[in-house]
Amino acid sequence: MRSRCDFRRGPTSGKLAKMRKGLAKRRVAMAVQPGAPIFELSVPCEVFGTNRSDIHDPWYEFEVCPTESATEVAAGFVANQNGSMDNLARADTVIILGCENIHAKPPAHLIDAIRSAYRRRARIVGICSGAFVLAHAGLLDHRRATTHWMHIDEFASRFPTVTLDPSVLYVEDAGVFTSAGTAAAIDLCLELVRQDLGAAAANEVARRMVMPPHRDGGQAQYLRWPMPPHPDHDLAEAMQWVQTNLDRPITVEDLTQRAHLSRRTLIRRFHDALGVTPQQWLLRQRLLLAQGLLETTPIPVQQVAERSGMGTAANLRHHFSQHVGVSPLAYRRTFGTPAAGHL
DNA sequence: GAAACACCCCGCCATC
DNA sequence: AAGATGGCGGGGTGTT
Repeated sequence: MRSRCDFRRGPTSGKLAKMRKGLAKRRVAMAVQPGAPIFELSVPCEVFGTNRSDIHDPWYEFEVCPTESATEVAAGFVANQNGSMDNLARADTVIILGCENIHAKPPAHLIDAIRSAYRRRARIVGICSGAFVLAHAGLLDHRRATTHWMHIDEFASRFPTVTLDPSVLYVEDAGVFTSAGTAAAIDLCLELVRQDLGAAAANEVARRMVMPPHRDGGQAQYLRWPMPPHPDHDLAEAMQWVQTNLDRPITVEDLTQRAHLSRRTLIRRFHDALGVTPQQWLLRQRLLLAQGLLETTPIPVQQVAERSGMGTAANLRHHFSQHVGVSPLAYRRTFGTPAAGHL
C-alpha cells in the first residue's frame, strides 16, 4: 500500500538548490478551460495568487490563462483573465485544471502549450481531471498519476499506459504532478510551495487557509500533515498527543493506549483515514518538525534530531536523505531563514 | 554500508 | 448475514 500522501518522493539536492536559487520570482500560470470547477480554480489563486510576500519575498507571480477569450467556468462565472495562453510559455509551473467534459479532446493549442512547457522543463501540474489533459498530451505515459476517484475507471480504460494510483492524494513523476479530486488540490499546491520555499512557508500558508485539524485556539507552529479529515475522537486525541510530544520516544503501543484501540484496529483506522501506517505517519510528523527546526533555528543537527524525536543525528540524516532527498544541512542551506543563521 | 536486534505491519481467521 | 474488532505469526522496516 502506498502512502496516500506520497512524501517519499522528495526533491533531489540538485532540484532543491535550483528551486531555491534559480529564479528571482516564480511564475505560475493556470490554464482554465470552459466549465472548470470553481473550487479547484480558486485553490491555486489562493495559494499562489494571493500576495504573501511577508512569508517569502518575492512571492509567486500568478496568472490565469483562459483557453478561450471569455471562458465561462462553473456556476456561471467568467474567468477574468489577467494572462493569455502565451503566458504558459513563460511559466515555471503550469497548472491544468479539470475540464467540464472529460470525454472531450482538449484543444490542440492547449496540448501544444503543455508539451512545449514540459520540453523546457517547466513543472506541470494536473489538478483533478486535469490529469486527462496531461494524458492526452502524452505526459503521463508509463508514469504514476492520479485523478478524482470518480474518474478512475474511465481514466484507466482510456489511458492504459499510465500507472494510475487511486490511493494517493497527489503524486509526482518526473516533474509531472497530478492530484486527486477537489480538496486534494490544496495538498498538492502546498506541496509545491513546500518544495519551492520550504516547509515553514508552506505551513504558514496552510495555517492562513485554516487547514484542519488545527482549528482550536492553540495553533501548532508547524502543520502536522497528513491528518485524517475526520478522525474519530479517540484517534484524533491520540494524534494530538503525538503532536505535542514528538521529542520523546513514541511506540505504536503508546498510540493504541491513547486511542483505546487494539494494535490491529489502530493500524486499520490509520489506513482507512490516511492510507499510511501509524509508524509512517509518526515518522512524517518527526521529519516535518525537523524541517521546521532546520529552517527557523540555528541549533545543531544533533539537537534537531533530539527535539524531533529522531534520536540521533545519524538517524535523522538517514530518513532525511530517504524522504526529503537531501541531507539536513543541505536542507538548512537551501531553506534556512535569517533566524537559523543563514541567508 | 552492514548487521543485529527490536519493533511494526498485514493477511488470515475467530469472535463480537 | 454483515461489518467491526482483536489475536496470531511470518515477513518487513526502523534503529543503533
